Amino acid sequence: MGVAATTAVLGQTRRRSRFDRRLARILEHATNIFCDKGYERASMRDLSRACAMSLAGLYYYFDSKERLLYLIEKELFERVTELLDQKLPATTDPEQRVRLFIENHITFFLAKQKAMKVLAQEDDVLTGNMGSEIAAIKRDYYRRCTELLEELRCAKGLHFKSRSIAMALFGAMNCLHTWYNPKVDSPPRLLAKEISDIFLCGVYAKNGSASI
Amino acid sequence: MGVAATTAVLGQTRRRSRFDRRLARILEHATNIFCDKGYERASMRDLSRACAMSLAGLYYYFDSKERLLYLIEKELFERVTELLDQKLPATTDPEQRVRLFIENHITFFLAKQKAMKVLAQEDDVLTGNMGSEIAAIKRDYYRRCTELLEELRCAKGLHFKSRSIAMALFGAMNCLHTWYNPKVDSPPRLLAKEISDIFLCGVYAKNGSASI
Amino acid sequence: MGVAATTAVLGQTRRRSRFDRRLARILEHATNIFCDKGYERASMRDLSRACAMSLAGLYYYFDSKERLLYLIEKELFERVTELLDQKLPATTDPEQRVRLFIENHITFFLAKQKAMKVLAQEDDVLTGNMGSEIAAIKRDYYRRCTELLEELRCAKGLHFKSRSIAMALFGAMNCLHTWYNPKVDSPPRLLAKEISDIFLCGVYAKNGSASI
Amino acid sequence: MGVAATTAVLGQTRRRSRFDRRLARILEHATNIFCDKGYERASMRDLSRACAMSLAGLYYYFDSKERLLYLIEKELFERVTELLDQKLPATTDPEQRVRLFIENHITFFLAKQKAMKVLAQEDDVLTGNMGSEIAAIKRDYYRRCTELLEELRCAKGLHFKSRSIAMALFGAMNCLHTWYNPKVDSPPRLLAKEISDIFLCGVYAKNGSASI
DNA sequence: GATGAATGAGGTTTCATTCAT
DNA sequence: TATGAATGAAACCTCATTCAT
Repeated sequence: MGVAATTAVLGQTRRRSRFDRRLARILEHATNIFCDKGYERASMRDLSRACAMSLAGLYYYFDSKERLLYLIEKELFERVTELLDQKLPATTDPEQRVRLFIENHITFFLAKQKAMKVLAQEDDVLTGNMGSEIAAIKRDYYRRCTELLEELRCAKGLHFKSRSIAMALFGAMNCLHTWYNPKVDSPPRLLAKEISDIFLCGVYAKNGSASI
Repeated sequence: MGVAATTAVLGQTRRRSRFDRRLARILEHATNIFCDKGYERASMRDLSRACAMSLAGLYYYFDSKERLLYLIEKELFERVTELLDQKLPATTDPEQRVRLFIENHITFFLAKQKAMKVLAQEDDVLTGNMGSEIAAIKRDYYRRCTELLEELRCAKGLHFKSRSIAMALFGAMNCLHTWYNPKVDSPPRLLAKEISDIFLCGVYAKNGSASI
Repeated sequence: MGVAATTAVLGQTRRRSRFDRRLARILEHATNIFCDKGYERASMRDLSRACAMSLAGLYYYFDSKERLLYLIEKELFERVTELLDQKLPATTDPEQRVRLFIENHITFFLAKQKAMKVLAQEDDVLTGNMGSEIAAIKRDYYRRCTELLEELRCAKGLHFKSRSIAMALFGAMNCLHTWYNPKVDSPPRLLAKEISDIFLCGVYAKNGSASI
Repeated sequence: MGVAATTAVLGQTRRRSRFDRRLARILEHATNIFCDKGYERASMRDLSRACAMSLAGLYYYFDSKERLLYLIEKELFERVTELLDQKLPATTDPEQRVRLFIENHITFFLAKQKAMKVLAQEDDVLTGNMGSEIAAIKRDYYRRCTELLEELRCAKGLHFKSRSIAMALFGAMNCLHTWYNPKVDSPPRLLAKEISDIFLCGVYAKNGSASI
């Protein structure tokens, strides 16, 4: 953490929240810059300009460039998971639950298209503890999708490899950022439905014959 | 281009081919390194070590790191297109042609998983002429897929947005490199069939209702 | 000097002494840190952490890192000189006076082994006025030792160069901090006697022949 | 090691020795600068100026500033040990061997007064492998002195703690750099004799009574 | 064809210090 | 008295690239 963490004794909400608000603003700028130029090509000076702050001033809020990426990625997964946890209990129908996962993922990441790109493109850059922590979070998130598919498969007695379907599905969803254009493409919720339809119909239709 | 361009012009076949063989070897090493560390994090010294060659020596074969990436990407698309052009005339059935495209893409890139990753991850780094040239090549390649889908749609009177399907399909295919493991997953040709099935069945099954 | 100098002038004893007590505590922490990490490698943040105080807060008590070192060194010499002045009048025997000097030096600095190390290792860092003031103080202190040796030489009609002996003696004494270990080595007073014996016996024994 | 180490395949004496000569020159400049300003205060830019070379150019010859210090310290000990090994076999008389050690140490380090100061002042800065390697070398060198004193003690049946004498002796010798002035003080060989006399006479004279 | 040696530009990070509050 | 927040300067180091040989 940045310098401030060391002196952050008090629970003075005002102060603490000012720090958090500032940090959040920095993370937003960082997300934009990492998205536009890529993590490595983005320099801390770029960020300092975007934040209208001195280079040294930035480091009051975090330790290192690497941790910026870590914070961005971690928060993203925390938020999308949180939303998922709110929505998922609403239904017990396996198909609806899969559709819910897809919709949650697509609407969340399309709302944060830039962050999505950062996440997709800067996959291996985090190393050490931060790297393995993010990797674990990602794995968990993917596993949840696989499990929902597995539920569906069991419930309907279908034949397919949940892992493969999940991977193809994530491939399709996570690459949206490379081509999605709100002006010509369907709005997020509809797009989510369309993709769900393709995958679910595909899965149902070929049932009994080959298995993926 | 490097110094050698002069000799290349002379048409001295012997020289030219030795040059080409050496360059090809360098491009292979570069592909591995770019894949493992990412384009920006990979240094020319890493490459010189891998090639057991001096830094200055490398520059005889190309004139900038950026061009290395350009050459890698360009050759990849040239090869995959070449193969496609050989196979596609074999059939006129629209569905078979789509399946052929998918199989060609997946088997080619799974055989060159590292190159695939480079292509997927270093999307925006090329700038200027090289950047736009590669972008044009990519666009053409994508358009071919879209056109094949369009052929199918017309032939069968289906309702779907070819562009969206193509994009989802490319997403699914291009992310294979992040999870594909030859030891646990289906071999390339079978995997291609499975993915084709999902998408085509999906498209057929939902026809008439919603369209993607 | 820090802001507090203004209040100090007012002669407000209460304030002044609280200020002094706080400053003394800071100097102790600074001594430890300078000893452990070296003056340059020790950061003001290290000190702020040790003092459980904010960085800005520290600067109320002094106006620069350099002055911290100055204050440490100055106080050290003031104290050791003060003690010497108390003890020295007790005897007029030249040999006893030399022994007294040695004992005073060794017991004082072994009691403050960390300060001793700071003094020995950060010799040239002070510049400007503070630098020359400390240099003068050191020179005076060294001169006193030389003068005591000179007294001895004259009184006993010996032949040796007091300056050289003094320097060798200080070398031996000031490097104690690098190896002295209270658990295995003689206690300070005995160690002082042993070193005195070596130097004095050495000086007596070789008298008449060569001179140092 | 510097960049060059990686490509240094060949035993081409001409090339290799040019590299070595350049590196040696850099180490000399570094020694002067580290001596004058201290290791931490000396910047690589200072060194680049002294060497009339670009900053990046310097790094062709070594890895890091830390390794510069390591190389300086290591070479110093290697040289002084080498010289000692040449001289020591010349005599078997224990006293002469101790005198030889002292003379070798003093003449060597007084000839390289600046290096001596670097060695004395930058004691703890090396960390990790380099740090422990140098520490081991130093310990060995000190142990040799202690062993020579021990030989003397046994041969003459004297009573003193070799370790303490060695430490006081090194203290006296290693601080020479702080005051030795070739214009007013005895030349190195004579100074060595004088210091030897003091310590040996001191040791002989007080034998039977107290022991150090 | 190939290399040893060199460089300018730029990277991230740390530092002592300040100032409004 | 004390602090949170900020800063300019400078640190070490790496990079892609070049050029005489």
